[in-house]
Order: sequence, then structure tokens, then C-alpha cells
Amino acid sequence: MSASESAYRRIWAVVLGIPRGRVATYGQVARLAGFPNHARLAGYALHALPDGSPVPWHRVVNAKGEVSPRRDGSGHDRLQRLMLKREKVRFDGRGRISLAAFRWRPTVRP
DNA sequence: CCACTGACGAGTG
DNA sequence: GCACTCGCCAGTG
Repeated sequence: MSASESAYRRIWAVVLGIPRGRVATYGQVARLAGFPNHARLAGYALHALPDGSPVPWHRVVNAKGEVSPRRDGSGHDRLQRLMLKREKVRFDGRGRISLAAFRWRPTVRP
């Protein structure tokens, strides 16, 4: 059990809170998990996610509103777009999501 | 220990 | 808006 594993769990817990039809950015997720300026950590945590977990990893995109291309040929980026479209998330002609319209804004409650 | 890479992002020109 | 640099952390060789 490495120290980073608990960091992963905190990242996953945040992602678990993203509702259907909304997206969050890697930087946003990291910040909400208590790791400001550690966007890459969020990406790494999602990459390490076990198969079949309830964490909606597909609702996390990069700061440009794009689905980050996978370099490992897994094709998960294509699957991600598919799942988002199924949730009625709209992509423009360049394959980008309007963050102004679909970004998740967590409600701050006392 | 060092170099390099990767589901990233802010800053600069 | 695009290309580039730098900062960040973890894993690999």
C-alpha cells in the first residue's frame, strides 16, 4: 500500500460525485480532492482504476474540453465519447465540449 | 541516481 | 488560437 494509493482514492471519491450529463476537468478533480496544481495525478489515478469500478471516469476531460487521446491504443477515448454522448453531452465539430455549458459545478453546502 | 514518459495545465509569444 | 516551455507526480529502465 503506497502513499499515492490514498491519493488515488480521494481522486476517485471526487469523480464519483460527478452527475450524469456533466463533466469535470482533471485539474478541477485534483483541486477538489485537495491537490491543487496536480492535474496529472488525477490522470494517473484514473488510469490506475480497476476494471468494473463504479467510478464514472468518462466524465473527466482536459481543460480544453476535449477527451484526452489515449496513447496506449486501448481505444478508451472512443468509448469515452460514446458514453458521454449517451448522456446527452454535446460535442462541437472539432470534438470539443462546451465547458461553459456542461462543466460540473459542485454545490457548496454548509 | 538520472532520463524519459504520460488520461494535465498555466503562462508566454 | 497555436506552439512551446515549465512545473507537477508516479512508474519504468
